[in-house]
Amino acid sequence: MTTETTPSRGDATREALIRAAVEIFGRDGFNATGTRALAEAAGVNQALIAYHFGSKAGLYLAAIDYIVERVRERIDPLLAAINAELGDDGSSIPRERCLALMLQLLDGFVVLLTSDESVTWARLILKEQQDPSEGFERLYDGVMSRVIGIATHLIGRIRDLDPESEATNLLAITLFGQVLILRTARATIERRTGWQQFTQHEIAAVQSQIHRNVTAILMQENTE
Amino acid sequence: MTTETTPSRGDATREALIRAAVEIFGRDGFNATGTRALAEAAGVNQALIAYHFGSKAGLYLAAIDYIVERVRERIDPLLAAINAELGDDGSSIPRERCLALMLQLLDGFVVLLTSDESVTWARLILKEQQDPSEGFERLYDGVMSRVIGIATHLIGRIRDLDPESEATNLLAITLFGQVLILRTARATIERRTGWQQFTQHEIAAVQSQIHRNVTAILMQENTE
DNA sequence: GTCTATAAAGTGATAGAC
DNA sequence: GTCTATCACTTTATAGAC
Repeated sequence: MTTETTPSRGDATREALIRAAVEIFGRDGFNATGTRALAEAAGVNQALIAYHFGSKAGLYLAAIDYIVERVRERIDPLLAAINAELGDDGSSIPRERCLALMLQLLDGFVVLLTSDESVTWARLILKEQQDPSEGFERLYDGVMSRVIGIATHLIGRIRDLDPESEATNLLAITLFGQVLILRTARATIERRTGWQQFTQHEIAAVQSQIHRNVTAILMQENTE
Repeated sequence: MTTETTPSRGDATREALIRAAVEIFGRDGFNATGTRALAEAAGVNQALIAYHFGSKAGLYLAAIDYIVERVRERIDPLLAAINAELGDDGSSIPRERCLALMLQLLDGFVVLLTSDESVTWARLILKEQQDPSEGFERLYDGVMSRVIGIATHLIGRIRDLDPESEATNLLAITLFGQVLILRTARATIERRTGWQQFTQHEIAAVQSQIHRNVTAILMQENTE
C-alpha cells in the first residue's frame, strides 16, 4: 500500500550484499573484486547480485550510497548544530566561538576517522579520490562539499576572509589534512607511534594535538 | 667483465615493463592488473614478465623499488644537507634555523607531491598504506622512516621535545598531513579550488599557506 | 526470490620454436 | 631474449528450474 513495508527476505539479501561490498570493494577495489567473493562473504548466491542490483557496478554504487548514509548519520547532527548557531547572517558571533565550533567539527572527524568502521570506508573513499568514478559525485555531494562548506564559512568568520576564495579553501584543506592523515598514512602511523588501534588514549592525544595546531593557525596575528 | 655493462635489449624490456607497472598497478591495484595489460602498455610480449621478473609479483616489487629510487633521487640531497647542518650533536643551532630547515623540507615535499610523476607514485603508495604488502617495507625503510626521522629531530630541537616520543611523532605526522592531503584528497581539492594541475602559482600558494601554518604551530608559546 | 548450470571471455604461467 | 600457442582456472552475466 505504501513504500513502508515489512522487511522481506530480499531486503535481508540486499543488506548482506551491501555490507560485504563495502568491505570487499574497499579492500580489493572494483575490478579485483569477484562476484563470487561478494556473494560468499554475504552468504548468498552469486546470481542474486545481478538480480538485486543489475550488475556488479550497481552493487558498487549501492555500497557508496550506504557509506554516505552512515557518515551522514554521524556528522549531520553536528553540521546542523553549527549551522543553527551561525544562523542566516549572525555575523555577531565572536571569533573565539567560531574557533570553538571549528574545533568541535574537527573533534567529530577525529572520532569518526578513528572508528573501526571508518577503516573500510576510508579505503573506498581514497580510491575514489585517486580515480573518481560515478561514486565520487555521490561522496562529494553527500559528504565532502557539506563539511568543507561549513569549515570555510567558520574560517571566513574567524579570519575575516571570503569563504568562497581559493585561499580560504586551501586553509580549510590543510586543516583537515592534519586529521585525514590518520587514515591515509595508516601503516606509517602504526610504525611511528606503535598504535595498533585507537582507544580513548590515542583519540585524546590526537584531538589535543589538533586543538593546539588549529588554535595556533587560526588565532595568530595577521601576517603580510 | 664487470657488472657495468652496456644496455642490452633485455634491459630496455625490463625498464619498459617497470614504467608500465608503476602506472598500471598504481591505477588498478595488483590483483586487478593483468599481465597482458602490462605487456601491451610496455610494448613487449606477455611472456617476458615471467622471464625477467619471475612473476607478476616480482614485477610489482621491481616497480616499488623504482619508485623508492626516484623519490630518493629527489629528497636525499635535501635530507643530507639538513643532516650535515644538524651535525653529530650540534645542539647549538638556534630554533629559528631549525624552523627554516623544517620549512625547506616541507617545501621540497610540496614540489615533489605536485610533480606530474607523483600522481602515479602516490596512488601506489596510498594502496600500500591501506593494505601493506612486502612492498610497504621497502617504501617505509627507503622513504618514510628517513623523512619522519629528520622531521622529529628538527621538531625536537625547536620545541625541546624527545624526538622519539609519541607526542613528537604525532606532531610531525600532523605537519606532513597538511602537505600529503594534496595527493590523498586529489579529486576534492580539484573541486574546491578549480586547480586542474599545479603550476608555479598553485605551488607558491600551497607553500605560503604551509609556511604560515607550520610557523604558527611550532613557534607558539608553550601551553599547558 | 533463490537456486544450479553454463556460456563466453579473461586470467597467470609455461613449453618450446627461433 | 623474444616469440606463439596453450593449459588450467577464474571471471561476469544469464537461462531456466523451482
